[in-house]
Amino acid sequence: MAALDRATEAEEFLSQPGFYQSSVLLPIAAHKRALLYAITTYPVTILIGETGSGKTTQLPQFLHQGGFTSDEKTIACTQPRRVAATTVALRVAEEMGVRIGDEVGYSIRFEDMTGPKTRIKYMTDGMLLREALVDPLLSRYSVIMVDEAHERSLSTDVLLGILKKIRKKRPELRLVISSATLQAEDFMRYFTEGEEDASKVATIVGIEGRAYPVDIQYLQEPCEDYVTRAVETVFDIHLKEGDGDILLFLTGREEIDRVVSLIGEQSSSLHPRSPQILALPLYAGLPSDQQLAVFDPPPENHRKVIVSTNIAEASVTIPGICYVIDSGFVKLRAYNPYTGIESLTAVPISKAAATQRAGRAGRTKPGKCYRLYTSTAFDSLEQQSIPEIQRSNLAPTILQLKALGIDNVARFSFPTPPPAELMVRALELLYALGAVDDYARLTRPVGVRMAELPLDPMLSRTLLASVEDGCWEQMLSIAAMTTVQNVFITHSDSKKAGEQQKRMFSVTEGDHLTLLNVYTAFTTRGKKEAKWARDHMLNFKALSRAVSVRNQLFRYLERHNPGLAEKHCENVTGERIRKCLVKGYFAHAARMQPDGTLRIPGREEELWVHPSSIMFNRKVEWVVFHEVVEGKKLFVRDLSVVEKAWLVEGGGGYWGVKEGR
DNA sequence: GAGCACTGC
Repeated sequence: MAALDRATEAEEFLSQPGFYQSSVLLPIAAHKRALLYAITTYPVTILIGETGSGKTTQLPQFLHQGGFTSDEKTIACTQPRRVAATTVALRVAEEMGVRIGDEVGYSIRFEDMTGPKTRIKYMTDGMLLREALVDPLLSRYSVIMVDEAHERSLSTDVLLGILKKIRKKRPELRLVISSATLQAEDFMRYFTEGEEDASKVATIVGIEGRAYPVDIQYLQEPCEDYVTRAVETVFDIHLKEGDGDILLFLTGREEIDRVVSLIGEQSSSLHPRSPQILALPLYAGLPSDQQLAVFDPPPENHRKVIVSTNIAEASVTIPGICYVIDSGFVKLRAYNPYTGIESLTAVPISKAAATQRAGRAGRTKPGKCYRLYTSTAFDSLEQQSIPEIQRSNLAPTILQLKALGIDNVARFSFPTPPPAELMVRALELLYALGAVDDYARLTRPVGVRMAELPLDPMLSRTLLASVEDGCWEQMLSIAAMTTVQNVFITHSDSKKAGEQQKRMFSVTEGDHLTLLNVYTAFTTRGKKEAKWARDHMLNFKALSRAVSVRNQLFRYLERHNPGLAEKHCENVTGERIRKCLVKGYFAHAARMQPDGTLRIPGREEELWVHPSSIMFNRKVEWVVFHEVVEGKKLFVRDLSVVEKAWLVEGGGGYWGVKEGR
């Protein structure tokens, strides 16, 4: 997604009128003294920096000039997304006239562009959390700016909690929390709760942005079907409004593809000499060449309509948008702690998201936003959507907190505490995996090493077991392949060819061994080449990512197993690998019923083998699976055949308890 | 014979 990478915050500044004359003209410049004063005086500064204020690029430079980097100290600025961390760093290095990796650097997974001279460091918030494992007080940083904190991503929330704790032990540390207006007071309360004199701890500073006004239009009456209404609105704008491209927000691929073709069909009725419409889809699962198409200028006499998921809400900025059409819906992940089942459902957006979407129309000139719902419906929307930490599987988070030295996770100060059921469920699983003991303390070495691995705990456990079981070479490949998505290309036009190619690699014992075959074939016969991948209907980018992930995982294993590289696994059978899988995935064991559906012991839910699985339409007895996804039915993905005896042996107490219920 | 919002280590 190289071209998408370009279109981030750094690019937004490039498009600001007057930016190139001098960054002195950015709104933040007028607040330089006030900001430095606030940050010097208060341990915590909540910064309300509107879009286009220049906070992300300028504030770290002010702090650098203001003496916060003397004594070899560094300023950190964290971002929820990798692309933002890299592009902003490149932009700032250019502004300061230094090479990236010298005074200004960035650090994201697989890419560390920092050096001994680095004083301003942009990084993902997940990366800073990793650093805290090694340096619990983050002592090399004088200032930590948490950007986009209002997005409330899982890792941002955990980071805020950790920083709140660190601050008590490091009074000289300065925190800057960058927030949207609505959440500023919440962050203020969060950082000052329990303080004797709150007025001395934190302050709020606001900086105006540089955005043009956006005129908001609502429906008079609610509409039955926002898809058809969206298409009508596109044509209304096209025929009645002035120049400018349209951005339409829908929930997912299916809707988007439908709308793109509807617009295509209906645009044939436009007068051949009048301006035409070019509709383009945009979602993360799209091949990158098609994603890039949204940045191309439209052909002569055409208006561009980009039909997008919420990827265009914050991750991707497309220049030239003057009209936004907002369906009012988004797909969000939900997690049921009782069943352990994840689902993806379309839900109404929050007011904050609606505002963010509308703002996409006012980047280059005054714009218009058409909301496909009534103003009454808008009033009834939640202020913000539920933070991720309240709707996720918390096993990885709790393991991480324990590794950071937070023994009592129930008393940890989260910005928003997760529901107790989520915590209980996560602790149960971690206990069964042997990561925590009877007192919920992290075990050594298993728990500690599991926390080091950047994997789901079940997979971490499996990988650690594979070293003892003599199949780590194979399990590394399997682990890497299950973490990257979309390995098999299944476009509608080439579906059959894809299925056929997949069958070439298939193994009757299940999807894990099939994935191993694909990985091995790609790295040996395929020589890691794009052409080979294409010929076999495999996603080259996904496979290349699997190679990087595998390399990284190998280094983690090697750290505690010196000379591992020489200890090749010999005579590895599929059975040895599947037995090893059971050691991490026993909680995801299921038995096939005579009708072909699956049941987890002790549970009622009827599970179905996903049709993408090698195991689809096959009769077996016991399986372990990687995950459950909810569609029209509950589907399990990535399965392997196992034997009951292995479950009893490898699953320890957990499985026995489940069966006994 | 079904379908994948978006991130991240």
